[in-house]
Amino acid sequence: MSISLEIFGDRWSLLIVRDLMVRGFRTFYDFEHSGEGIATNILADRLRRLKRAGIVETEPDPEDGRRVNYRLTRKGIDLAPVLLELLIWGAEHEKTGAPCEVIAEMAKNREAVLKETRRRWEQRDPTPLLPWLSGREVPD
Amino acid sequence: MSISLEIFGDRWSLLIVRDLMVRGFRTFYDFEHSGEGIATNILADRLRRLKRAGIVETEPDPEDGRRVNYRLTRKGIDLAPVLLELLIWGAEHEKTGAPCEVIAEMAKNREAVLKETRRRWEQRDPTPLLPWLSGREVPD
DNA sequence: TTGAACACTTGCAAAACACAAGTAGACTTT
DNA sequence: AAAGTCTACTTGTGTTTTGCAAGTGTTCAA
Repeated sequence: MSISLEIFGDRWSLLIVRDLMVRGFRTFYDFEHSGEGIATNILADRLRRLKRAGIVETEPDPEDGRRVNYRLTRKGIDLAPVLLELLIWGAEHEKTGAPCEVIAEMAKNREAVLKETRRRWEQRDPTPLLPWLSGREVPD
Repeated sequence: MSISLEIFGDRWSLLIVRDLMVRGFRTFYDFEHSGEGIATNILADRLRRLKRAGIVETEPDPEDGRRVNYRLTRKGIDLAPVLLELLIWGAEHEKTGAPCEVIAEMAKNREAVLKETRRRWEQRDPTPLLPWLSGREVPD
């Protein structure tokens, strides 16, 4: 577990994983303009580290040679349960900006949420997860 | 979730929570001499932050006035599912030093493990969790 | 009452981070 | 085909955070 924290022990890495997982982010541009405010040098560094850790992989966009597509690996998508529990915890104990009933719903259907998350990953379905649940904004 | 990461977005905070939760740590001294190598100024700072975040609370030791006992709050113990999932993920995807079969056992009995963890917290039972499962060392 | 245990704090160097700007290659427009 | 734009970065530069060593103050134990 301390090994895990050597990878995630910073403010951005897990957030990047979450954005790839549930918000449908794919490119450097997506992250840079998401409003989360990560500096581009840090972003580049974190993506590099996540790649080296085998959590993220890259492929050039077949339709636009300027773009690089980032994607979670199997190891990366396997973090879904961790993220989900953290989301549930945050909704319960912090003011999250996310509608609590939606999260409560997720907490009741953990397996269904995880299954859908994996399905999206397998099928490269980039649509954000939360609208599927609620038609609402992603939690902050 | 990004709010959660403002608390846990560093190398030590979650580790401290874990040590309180499953290793039976209670004092500053425990952390300082655990071999994890956290600097004392950082340790003091993290404990302070976790306290301010309502995850940890302190009480003077009734038997030894030098000691301060740190203890998880309800909010803190509610992080157990997050820690458990992270532990399972690490065992599956990283070389953890923890015996994998034990973790696999935990993965199969998540609810039982969480229940026992909560029980220990409620009853202030400081014995480490893993020996209960396996008679072995805590994962690194 | 001397020494050790415990929970810190302080000072300083090194590393990580944030911000602004710049670069390079790939598309798009004229 | 030249000029501008988009995307993915890198490169300074200053600030903040961290790590290390040492020190402080209180409490206990002999």
